[in-house]
Amino acid sequence: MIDEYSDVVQPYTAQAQLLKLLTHPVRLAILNLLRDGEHCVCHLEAHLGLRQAYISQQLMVLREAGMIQDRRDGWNVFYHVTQPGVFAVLAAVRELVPQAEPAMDRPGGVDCPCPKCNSAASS
Amino acid sequence: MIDEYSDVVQPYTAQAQLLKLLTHPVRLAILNLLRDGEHCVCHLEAHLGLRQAYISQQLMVLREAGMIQDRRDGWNVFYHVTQPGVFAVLAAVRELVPQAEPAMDRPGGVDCPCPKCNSAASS
DNA sequence: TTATCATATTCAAGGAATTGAATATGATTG
DNA sequence: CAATCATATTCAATTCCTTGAATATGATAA
Repeated sequence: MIDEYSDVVQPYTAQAQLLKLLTHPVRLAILNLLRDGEHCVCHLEAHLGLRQAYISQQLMVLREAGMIQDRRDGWNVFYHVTQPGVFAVLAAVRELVPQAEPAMDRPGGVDCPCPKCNSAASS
Repeated sequence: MIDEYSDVVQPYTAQAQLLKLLTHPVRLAILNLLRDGEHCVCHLEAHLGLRQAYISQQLMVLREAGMIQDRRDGWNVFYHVTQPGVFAVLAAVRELVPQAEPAMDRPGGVDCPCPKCNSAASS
């Protein structure tokens, strides 16, 4: 991206930066998992079916951009979205893109080891 | 981007593709100029202060993705947005990103040669 | 049919994003 | 403090995006 646009274009660079966070299927899936509140990394790992290190890489992108925050609790690190306005963007995108509803769980069921999933009844 | 994700992530690839159209300041500026209806390329050129060929490149990206359509009228080619749902996305992004209001015109005023600007009174 | 107008395309170089592999960190338990 | 747990980071290779430069196209008017 160019460093200096005209005054008409310049104000959109910040929007473009923000949107770049969302142009990745895994980051979209993560943010949508965080719609119902915070989740630990192992929860995301179990539900997305991806390597832990890879998920951490994507979490790092979102974290360094200030879109999510982490909170440590014992062994686990829980992430939550700090800019809830992003959910409005995601909702508008869902309206726009015809798609099969994303599966909330992996086929065959998810065996999530996280404390949240193993204390009360939850996803 | 990977070709095969898990069933949980896969449905988001289409959304991510759509969003990639929006991760460019010039394309965002173009789409916002098209919020009030169709405009010819020379109009965009005058208002964005960018080379014509460069604007055409960005129009090509949006056109090939089916986000805009062109209509020829004599010398001019007019573009309009074919998926108005994108404006809801743009609105949600505006809510989310603190920014100075984009200038509607370039400083010093715009000298737009397009027929639309030179027939009646308009921007 | 040639000149001119508005717009489109192609190409190539540089830069940025993606992702696998390997490994590091830092809290917790024994 | 050593082992183990969940999570984070670094690095490098590949792929994808951006953008300037040059040029092509296709409609119109003389």
